[in-house]
Amino acid sequence: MADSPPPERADAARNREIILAAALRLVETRGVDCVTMDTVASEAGVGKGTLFRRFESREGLMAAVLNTSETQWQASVIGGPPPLGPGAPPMERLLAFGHSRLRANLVSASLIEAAGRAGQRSVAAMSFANMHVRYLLRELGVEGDLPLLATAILAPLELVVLEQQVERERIPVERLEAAWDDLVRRVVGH
Amino acid sequence: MADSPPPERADAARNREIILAAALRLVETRGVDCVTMDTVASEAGVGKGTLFRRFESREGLMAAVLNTSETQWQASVIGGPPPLGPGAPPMERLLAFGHSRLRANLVSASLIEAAGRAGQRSVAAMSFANMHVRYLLRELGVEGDLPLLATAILAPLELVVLEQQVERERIPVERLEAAWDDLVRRVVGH
DNA sequence: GGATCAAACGGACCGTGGTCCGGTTGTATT
DNA sequence: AATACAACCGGACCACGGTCCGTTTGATCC
Repeated sequence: MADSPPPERADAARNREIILAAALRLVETRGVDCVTMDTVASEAGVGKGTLFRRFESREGLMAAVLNTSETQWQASVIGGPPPLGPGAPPMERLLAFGHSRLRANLVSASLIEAAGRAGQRSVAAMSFANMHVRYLLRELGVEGDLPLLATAILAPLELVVLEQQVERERIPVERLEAAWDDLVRRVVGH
Repeated sequence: MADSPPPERADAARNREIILAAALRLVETRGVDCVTMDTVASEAGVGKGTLFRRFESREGLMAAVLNTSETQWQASVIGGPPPLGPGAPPMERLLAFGHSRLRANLVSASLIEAAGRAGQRSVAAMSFANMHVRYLLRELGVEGDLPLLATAILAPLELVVLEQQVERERIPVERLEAAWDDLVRRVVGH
């Protein structure tokens, strides 16, 4: 491993928090796509350059905002009450997981969209889900290319796919859930 | 049905062709994300406003460019040689379809990305694929919510998913194909 | 062939994401 | 505590997507 990166300076860390808080506040009140970088900068009382140094891009900032709720969700998967959390049989957990992920994606749709590539790829947000599904599949005795099988199961829950179905084709969420359950049962093999 | 929309004026139609040709030329030579709207406008010898009136947005223009190759692909699915085209048994056709779609998505990745929402949703590009898969599934005697099952099968071929796997995780295309075949067999039930 | 009117045209203009660089502030060293 | 250096700060600046509106052009009807 290379030497660890130099620690963040105190003022820098403080500004990160300030900016993040300001961004979150603005997103909640005005809605994601009314939040410009200039707005965030002035709301946080810093220069625009600071925003971009800390968060790389608008997408990066949005990803950081998204990350807070995402972390919360992950916590409830790892340690929350069953059937989402541990304690329930694997199949029940898997189904609960899918439903929860589906709802979560729809709820923070606009934020995910604004986060773009930075949202899904980095921070291993998708990687966590994949790992969890892989674990449950193994638990269920499924054989094969587990990483890719997990990806295949997760793919229909991706926002791009969901939006097409919910917004364009007006399919109710319950039907999406039912169809996903069906998919999972077929893949697992009952 | 409402009265049909007024026909396009001659100069408008001519300009659409000119613009589309210019855009295609520029995309091929310089690469998608070096193509600005101003560039296309001056290359086509028209004003910027004309571009936006014809194609709504940059995404719309890119979608139109993409549409040409997409149409070609659809033709080879409907009427090309087997196993992609008609003549082969349904399962073979389905697998060939998946592989072909996967490759096609990767080939025009940047264009699809540039087309954004306009690319996948409109023009029923995705709708065509869904319809075709639905047809093949029915042919294979699969029962259940066919439209959603088709979507679920198609989802892992979506560009967002593929890019994560190919670029981020360095998974070779052959393995993706094999995994997709596996998925399909599980869903169909051999 | 004019007259008429809707539709298409084009380029000046604006907002926003993103960069850059001179000045400032925090941190390590003696 | 003073010095030195790196990291941080901020706002002027740029490029690009998108809009607007006065002008031109092509279809239609007499």
